[in-house]
Amino acid sequence: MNEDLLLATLDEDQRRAVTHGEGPLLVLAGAGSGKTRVLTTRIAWLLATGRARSHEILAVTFTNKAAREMAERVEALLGNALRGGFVGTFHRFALQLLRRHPHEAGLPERFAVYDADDQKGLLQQVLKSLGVAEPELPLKVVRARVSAAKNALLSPEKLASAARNSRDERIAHIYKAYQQRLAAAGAVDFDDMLYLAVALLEQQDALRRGLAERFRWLLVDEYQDTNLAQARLVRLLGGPHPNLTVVGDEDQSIYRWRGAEVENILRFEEAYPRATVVTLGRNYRSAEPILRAAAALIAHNSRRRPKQLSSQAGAGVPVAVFQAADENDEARFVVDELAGVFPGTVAVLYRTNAQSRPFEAELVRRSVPYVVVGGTRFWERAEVKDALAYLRLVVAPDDELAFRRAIRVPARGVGEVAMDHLSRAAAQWGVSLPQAARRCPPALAPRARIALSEFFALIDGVAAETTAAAAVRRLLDGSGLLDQYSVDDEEDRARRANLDQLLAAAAEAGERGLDLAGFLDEVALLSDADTSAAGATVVLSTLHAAKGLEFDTVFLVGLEEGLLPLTRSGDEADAEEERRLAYVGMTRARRRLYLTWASLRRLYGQQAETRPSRFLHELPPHLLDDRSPLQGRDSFRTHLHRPTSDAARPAAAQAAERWHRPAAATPSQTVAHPPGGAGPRRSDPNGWRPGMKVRHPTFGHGVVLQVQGTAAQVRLVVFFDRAGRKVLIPSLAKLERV
DNA sequence: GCTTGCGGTATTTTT
DNA sequence: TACCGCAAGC
Repeated sequence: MNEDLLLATLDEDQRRAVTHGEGPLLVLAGAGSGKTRVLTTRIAWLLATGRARSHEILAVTFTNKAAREMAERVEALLGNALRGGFVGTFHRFALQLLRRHPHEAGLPERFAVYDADDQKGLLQQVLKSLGVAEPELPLKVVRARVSAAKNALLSPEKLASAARNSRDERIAHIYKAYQQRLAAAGAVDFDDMLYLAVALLEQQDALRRGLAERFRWLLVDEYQDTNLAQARLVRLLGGPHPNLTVVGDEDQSIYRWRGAEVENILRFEEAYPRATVVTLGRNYRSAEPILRAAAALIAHNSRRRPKQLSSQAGAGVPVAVFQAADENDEARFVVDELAGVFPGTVAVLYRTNAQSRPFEAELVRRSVPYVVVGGTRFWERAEVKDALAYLRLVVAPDDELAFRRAIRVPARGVGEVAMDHLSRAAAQWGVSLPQAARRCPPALAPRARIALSEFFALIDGVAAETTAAAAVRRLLDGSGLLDQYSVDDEEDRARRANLDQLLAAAAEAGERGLDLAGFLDEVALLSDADTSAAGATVVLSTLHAAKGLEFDTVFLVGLEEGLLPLTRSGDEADAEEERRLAYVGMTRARRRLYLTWASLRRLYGQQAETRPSRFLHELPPHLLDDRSPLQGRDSFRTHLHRPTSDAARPAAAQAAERWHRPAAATPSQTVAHPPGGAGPRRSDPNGWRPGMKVRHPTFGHGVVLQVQGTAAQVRLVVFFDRAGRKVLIPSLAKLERV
């Protein structure tokens, strides 16, 4: 595509960002301002104008989904794929780097990757072996602290020297022991990937320079969510004056609790003094009242750059506010309203997962199909993880955790006693636990010895297979993993089906040229990135999971003090993050936005009276349409607003609080539909279309919600009456049309 | 090694 | 209220 054509449909700000030349560039991209468009067009523009060659492009995102979308859109613009460049997540980049240079990074050739569960499991063992009694140092706290340390690039030693009290010292001590255990198992956890990649580049200057010369153009998406390690990685790759484009919006930073540093984007110009800054000021998503209300809300935050977004999406209707009696009443109202709003995409967004229940109950009662985003993910299901443990042991022969898990299921008579023998033997011989098990120490009971030799015969058999799919099939046939589950029980059938899905996924990975090790790496990094069902039907989602999505109609529910904003001990920074969360929720809406709260809410079994969220009070009333039945008497405006600390709040916020009552009567409630139907309703050359009814041998009857990918790689998101949402590959799953 | 019952706990979770 | 993790008992 030529240059003019590329730029033709961009607005002025977008064009400035896209056509920036060399040197650092910060693109402040407000909600709905065409962020991804700018990023992808910029890559295409750099290539089309000959400024960059494709192998010089390094584009990083946070999710696989975002990476895939970026790659696809660049490909669409260019007419061919980006060859030799890198488009992927931070973690994928880091892992790739470590895989290419394991020894320089101090890792064994075939190191394993531990996910969050493994990390917890190993830490648990460390706590036990150090004799740490739970109450003072619960696993969760330790895990969070260790993770935070790595994200902040602190080694165990550095953490120890920064310790302020004995508790900190003990955490540093546990951290150190944990790292030793990881090393012994030949494994890295998620946080290590970034940490070790940074360490690698800091120590190997020749390698760093080589990468810097190769990847001359760096682009980073969602920069507001980067942590210290990620920012450092970017810095190492680019140096002080890089051709670096970062795109982000501090108002949408919602991962502080995971180490994200808003300061990275707020102080970008300090880190890169000659940076150019472009602000994308036009919002193409939300109708005017929605955008104005959201802007008024976020103006109450102080740690941000003041900005103005103008709506390009039309006038629309006011934001509806509804006070429900309790959470069931809230659900009833929402489902009533959304029934009248079809067609068009609808989302119900809430702060905590627990809030989905009443909505699910009501949707089921009224037979409205819906999808819950999140829930137990495919790759986190016990049966899938059991099978993966075997496969991991095939690829990484020292992986202790994988061995412990695999040997346990199905039960084969190797229990606690045998494991104690094995641990001792491993220590004595100076080998890993699985290696010790392979040698079958003579102290073991005969039953355990037989079990172990059969177990390793299976592992070796699986290892001898040449493709990932063959390996998985061999495993399923030889391990008895399938036989644990009955054919009558509904749950068990779902488990069997999930193992079939694993086989399908391995086959599909094989088609893309991945071997077993490659498949496992992908799985480790993937964790369900494919299954967002945006654009399908009614979506129930947490605010976090809704980021980056958009819907014609959004119900933001549970706007109560303590719930949104959610408070625990809550410092001011937390309060600002809660406000950003509400902001993200509101700006997901295209045409209609509803804000609801319940004056009584059952929480932890106790029904308690609530107060409306301060966020409701922060919205200009003339943009709102109060639909509450008790209007005027008990509506949120009559509730005494008790601001936490007015003096500490920015002037803009206080100004915005001086609201005046709306003069006009309530506008009519006509619902606007986007022209030509809504959403990414893709069909597929093989004839799969959303809405199609299908039957699956295990899951029964269902409806196709979404068609992803094309031709041979089609995946269908199907909602089954009994089994809920599943992602299937139709060429492998035995799907029938009905 | 598997089941049962008790008590403690209760966000958000891109990889 | 509901679930999870753990310990005791089969």
